[in-house]
Amino acid sequence: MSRTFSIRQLTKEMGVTSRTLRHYEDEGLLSPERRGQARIYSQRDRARLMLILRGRRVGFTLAEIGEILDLYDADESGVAQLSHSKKKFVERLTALERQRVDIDESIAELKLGITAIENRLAEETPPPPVRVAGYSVMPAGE
Amino acid sequence: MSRTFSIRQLTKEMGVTSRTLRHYEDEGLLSPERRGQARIYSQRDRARLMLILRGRRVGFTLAEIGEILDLYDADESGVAQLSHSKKKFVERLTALERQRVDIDESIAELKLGITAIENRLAEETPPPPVRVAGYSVMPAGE
DNA sequence: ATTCAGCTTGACGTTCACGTAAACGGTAAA
DNA sequence: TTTACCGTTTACGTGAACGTCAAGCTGAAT
Repeated sequence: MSRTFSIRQLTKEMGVTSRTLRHYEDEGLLSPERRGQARIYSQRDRARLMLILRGRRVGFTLAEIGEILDLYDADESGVAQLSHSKKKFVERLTALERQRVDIDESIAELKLGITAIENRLAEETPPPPVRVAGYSVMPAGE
Repeated sequence: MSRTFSIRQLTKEMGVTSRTLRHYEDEGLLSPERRGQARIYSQRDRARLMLILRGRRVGFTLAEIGEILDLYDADESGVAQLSHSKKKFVERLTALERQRVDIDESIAELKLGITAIENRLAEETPPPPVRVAGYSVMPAGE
């Protein structure tokens, strides 16, 4: 008997608000069962949520994420649908690969910026530590 | 005498609208010169714009991009400002590195999805082409 | 002088992804 | 029973990043 999750559990584990989960449900990205009125999330729901959040972090819109999730579900589709799905996937893929380049470039540049700052900080660092009997002694803060 | 650019040139080259450029100006990310009323962009403006667009592609908000641009400009700052800047840079850096992981995972998963689709397409491909006198002949669509 | 293309400044509109407040239901402990 | 939580729906609000008019200036060509 597979585990289930309350909305609170999921929000705490994933770091989102309940509003967010309901919003994803409104958008058709999640569809938890109901016990009475309350939502009860399955492991599958949880897995989908993780995909959603990752998709969000890499900049997909909820609509795009929805498409992708649908594609994974669409096991019952004809050749036309399938190759349309493939096209969508490939689109996302190339977009992501471009983004990967952007990220790497940004990372490189930020690193340059950081070492530049470090150098300027090093310059401006006035009295060097004094060595006394083998110990490094910082000058007293005035 | 360094080159300059009209707003149209820049929009065409960068694939953005003039509205977008003006918006970036409103937000303090760009500040082109004026010849009379018209904006005239320098190479520096162009370079900044490229940074802005890349920042946008990797998911930074305009405010964050503004901070970063400011940091690059801030050559006239004390130690306090500098180490604050460094902190900001490092924050962005770790965020980007996390995002890089997300991207790689997403790419891997999309690739899986694609090959899965390809397999299903391969299965469903029914009558193989018939060879007639050296020509490949597809079966007639009913 | 007029027309036109290209630029300008407002300023209201739109989409996305939720935030937030109001009002109410279920249950379990005090 | 009252209090305390946790959950629900409904619905208006918000911030970011522009889009989309409307109305007007401006220099070059006809």
